[in-house]
Amino acid sequence: MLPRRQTPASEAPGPAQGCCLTEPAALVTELLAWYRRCGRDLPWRRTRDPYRIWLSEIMLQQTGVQAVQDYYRRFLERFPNLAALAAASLDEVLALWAGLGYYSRARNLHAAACQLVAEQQGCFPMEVEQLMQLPGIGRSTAGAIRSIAFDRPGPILDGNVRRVLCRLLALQLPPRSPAAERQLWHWAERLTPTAAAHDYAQAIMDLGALICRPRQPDCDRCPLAGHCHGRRLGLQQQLPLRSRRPAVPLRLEVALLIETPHGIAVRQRPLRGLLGGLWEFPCLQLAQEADAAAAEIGLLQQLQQQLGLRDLAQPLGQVRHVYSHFRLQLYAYRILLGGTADLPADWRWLTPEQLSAWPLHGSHAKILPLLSAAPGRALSLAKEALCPCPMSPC
DNA sequence: AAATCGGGGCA
DNA sequence: TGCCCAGATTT
Repeated sequence: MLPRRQTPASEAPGPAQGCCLTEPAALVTELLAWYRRCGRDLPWRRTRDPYRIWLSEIMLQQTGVQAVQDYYRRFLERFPNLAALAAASLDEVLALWAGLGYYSRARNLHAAACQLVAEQQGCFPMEVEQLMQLPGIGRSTAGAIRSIAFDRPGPILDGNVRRVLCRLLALQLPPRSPAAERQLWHWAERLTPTAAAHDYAQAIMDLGALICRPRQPDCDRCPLAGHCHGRRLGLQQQLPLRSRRPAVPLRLEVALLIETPHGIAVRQRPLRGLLGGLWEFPCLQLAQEADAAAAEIGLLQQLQQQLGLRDLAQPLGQVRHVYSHFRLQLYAYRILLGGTADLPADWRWLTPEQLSAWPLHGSHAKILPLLSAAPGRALSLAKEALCPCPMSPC
């Protein structure tokens, strides 16, 4: 066993690596005092139920507090506890997640619930390492659950903490670089107190959300202003360092609304990958950037040929949608059929009314208003012509 | 280490 | 428009 070496002077943090926090205990005390005066009252703070804490943490991954609240309420209404979630079908879970984004979260949530019921008698583990064994729970979320649900110290490094620490330390490194990551986790652990872990976790995140905001940090009201090297150096507006993101490519797609007396055809996407498990109209996309006008007709013809539909398709309009790593331009068409078409058996035929409550993904949901605005059959679909059991083929 | 994975809010 | 959000997983 080698003797534990001390950090040589050459590895001591230089200016780019950030400054040290010399009084972490005092810093935490002042932060906690501020939190008890100014902390937010949020739905998931009115419980210590690990199930509810867990659900909130997963929903809040890369998703704002505002967007989460309604989903959180609806989800708990339907699945009030772990057993209810584990007993549900993935389809039902996805339906409650539709519109929230990052659908692997819903799949992992359901899988983790089943795993806990099957292997842990439905009890959440308290240790970070065991929490991280569950799908969808990484290092930061594990720390958050341990802190908030169990009031035991669990370090967190989410977007809020990352920003707060970059400024406190005056860390002049790309915040996602390995060097920065090491520093940030080091201080995240160092600052997490043994006592008051629950309050500290909420406090550091509230500080990031209310005071140490992405833009216009409110240093005048910051309880940690006296500890902040970023502010001392006048760098609080510049930190954390921003990295230029490459321009996202444009993707072209054509969707076809096939209308029969039974309704409009939709299909489910594969469970893995983009928008996994959500539903959509039959569509075809160009893999790469291309000339929009020329590609539109080509894609439509290709799609109709694949489906064996030779009737004339009418344009419904176009939709734009932005994803994290590409933009989508979507051309919507409709085809009116008198009878049924010979299409895959796992497709379903839904009325416009049913579609509005169906887990369509975002870009295709944007087509529905175009349909309402267009003249023709869809909205005047005769009720008596409808299949009494639209979920199954008639 | 880099790419993948959504959608909404904001200046 | 570009950036941000209570990040994790896959390659």
